[in-house]
This record gives sequence, structure tokens and C-alpha cells, in this order.
Amino acid sequence: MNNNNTTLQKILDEGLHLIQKHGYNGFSYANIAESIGIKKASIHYYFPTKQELVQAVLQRYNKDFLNDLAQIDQKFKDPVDKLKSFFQLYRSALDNSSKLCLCTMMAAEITSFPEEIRTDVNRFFHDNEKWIENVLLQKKSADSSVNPDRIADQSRLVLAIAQGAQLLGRSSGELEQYDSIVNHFLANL
Amino acid sequence: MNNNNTTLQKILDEGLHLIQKHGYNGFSYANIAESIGIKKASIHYYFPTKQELVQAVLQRYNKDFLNDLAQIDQKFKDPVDKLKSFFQLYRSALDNSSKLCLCTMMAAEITSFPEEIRTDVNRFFHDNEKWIENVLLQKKSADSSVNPDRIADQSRLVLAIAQGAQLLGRSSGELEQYDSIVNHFLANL
DNA sequence: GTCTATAAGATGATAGAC
DNA sequence: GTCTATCATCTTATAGAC
Repeated sequence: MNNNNTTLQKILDEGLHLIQKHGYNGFSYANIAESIGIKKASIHYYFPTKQELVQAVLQRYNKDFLNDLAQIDQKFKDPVDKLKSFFQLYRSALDNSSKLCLCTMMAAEITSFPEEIRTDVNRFFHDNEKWIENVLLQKKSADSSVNPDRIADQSRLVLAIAQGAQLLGRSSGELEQYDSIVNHFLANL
Repeated sequence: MNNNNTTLQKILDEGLHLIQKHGYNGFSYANIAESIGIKKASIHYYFPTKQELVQAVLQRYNKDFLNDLAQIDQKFKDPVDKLKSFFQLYRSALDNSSKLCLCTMMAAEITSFPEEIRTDVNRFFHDNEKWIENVLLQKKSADSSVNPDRIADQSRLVLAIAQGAQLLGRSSGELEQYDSIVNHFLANL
């Protein structure tokens, strides 16, 4: 049928969850093993090293996230609705077990990774920025208040807000902090 | 004369540096010992547990940071200049050895800490917000474009931008990313 | 105060039986 | 594929000599 319940998928799911919760340096093979009811050695069968595991988790996450953004494009026409959905996407990690975006967490721990993985983290941010730029360009067509020269900067600002608000919202344990920051920004857009 | 070069101070300095660079879960007593040329056991003399160490590092950092904000207040009268200096303060961590704000890093690792330490992290953010609110209130007096009801939200937005931009700037290794985000925000203020 | 020595446990990782 | 057993290393932490 589907392959969502294979050991491989369970390892990737639990690995993702643990990194989003506690960070790369904050989880171990033992944690995954206990959570999904297998032994540590079984994880090494799929991912000989921890870095290979985190890389697989990251690449799947990036692919899924880009897919989510593509679905937003399909679902909404209004660029402001798209932006709201973007912030909603970042909110969903927080809402679901107080997790951070995987790449927000990995950005904090960036010194722990080799260049290859750092590149994938930054690719995630770059892809986010490009998607936002497109949305802002659509907004520009409908609204002359957008300065065309500054769209790249505005796009990075949007991304920085999503990440900073997520970090503050989770630390305080108050989801409303995330909402108030995002809503304030959207209201003054 | 001064007590800036005591073993205690060296431990706090190096501890702060390592956490800002690699995170709480990314450094060990062995790292500090090697860096400042003492043995691990000597660190335990001052700080029996790692949590006592991080708490001391955090409390000193918070005090120093509040002091920096007070100095900005003394140095500048114009609220926009104060805001620029605030962002400059967050920039200085990045500029100096690619470090994150201690509390940005600790917010990412917040699940690793007991309630007592979480409170101190959130106090840092709260104090930042209060300081920014005051600056925005000064701006309001001079500029009717500030909505008085939304100052708390605007204040959190400013803080979220500083943190998000710092995270993005360090991850990419491009200080200009931090600058472009902050400058874009300030230009549209 | 700083050291040596050492404990007790966790960690990432491997070999080899089933 | 999954397990048991084991490894070398690192981790936080303590006891006790100097």
C-alpha cells in the first residue's frame, strides 16, 4: 500500500521531531530507538552515521516544505492570502508540540555541521526567500506601495520575522506572541 | 586591581563564548578547560554542575545587556538613533566571531533547561521588549504615525527581527544579510 | 585553588548471530 | 532487517592529594 509506516519512515519522522524539539546536539540514537520501539543498531543499518541521518531528515523536510509552498500558490490567488498562509505554515510547527522549523533549529547549531549540510540549510532559506519574492512581486502588480527595488530585502524581512517570532513564541510558551508579531506586521504591510 | 582576569571571570567569558557559538548542548567542560588552560576539575570547583554554570553566564549576560541598553539611552536622544543602536548591539555579536545573542541560542535549546533558567531567558526578552516600548513611545511623541495601541506588538516585532536576522546572517555567513533586513525595516518605519 | 585519578553513564559506531 | 554484545570515547561529576 503506502510506505509511511516502514522503519525507515519512522526513523525519519522521529528524527525530525526530535531535532525540531531538542536540536541536533540534543537527541541521540537511543532516543529514536526508544520512541519507535527498535534498537540503536537498527538505526545504524539505515543511517551509519548521525550526519547521514540528519542530512536525510533535512532533505526530506526541504522537499516537503517546498511542496507546501507550492500548494499555497495553488490554493490562493491573493498575494496577501499567500503571505498569511506562509506565516500559518510557520505557526503550525509551534502549534504542533512546540517545535521549531527544522532549519531555524539547525541555523542555531550551524557550527556543528559540515559544509555540505550547511549548504542545504541555506538552500532552504534561499528557496523561502525566492518564494516570498514572487508573492511580493504579485502584490506589487496590484499595489504601487511596494518598492520594486527592495523586494529581495522585504522578502528576507518576512522570513526573519517568521523565524524570530517562532523562537520568541516557543520560548515563552505563548502562541499568542507569535500571532501578535505576525499580525502586527501584516496589518502595517 | 581589577578582577577581569580571575579564573572565575575566564570561565564565565569562555563559557559565554562557547554557548553563543555552539550552544549549551554543543560545548563541554573539557572545551573550556582547554581554552583557558586549566583542568576540568577546576571548573567544577566554581560551578559544580553545568546548569549552575550556564545560569551564572546567563545572569551576567542579562545584566551587561541591560547596561548596554541604558548606555544607549544616555548616548542618544532621538528614538530612531536608539533603535539603530539596538540593532547595532545585536549586530556586534555576529560581527564578533559569528556568535548569536546568548538568549537566541538558549531559546532554540529551551527544552534542555529547567523552569528556573527558562524564566531568566524569557526575562531577557521581556526586558528587551520593555526597553523598545519606551523608545517607541518617545517616537510616538514626535511622530503621530505610531499607533499607541500597538506599541507592545511593534516592540515584539522589532525584537523578532533582530533575532531572525541574526540567525539568517550567521547561517549564511553574510553579515550583509543582517544589515539588509534591518535597514529595510528601518527605512519603512 | 588547582591538580590527578577515577567513577558512572551516555554517545556514536561496529561485528556478528539470527 | 533486527538483534545482542561490545567498543572507544566523551560526558558530567566527585574524592582526595598537594
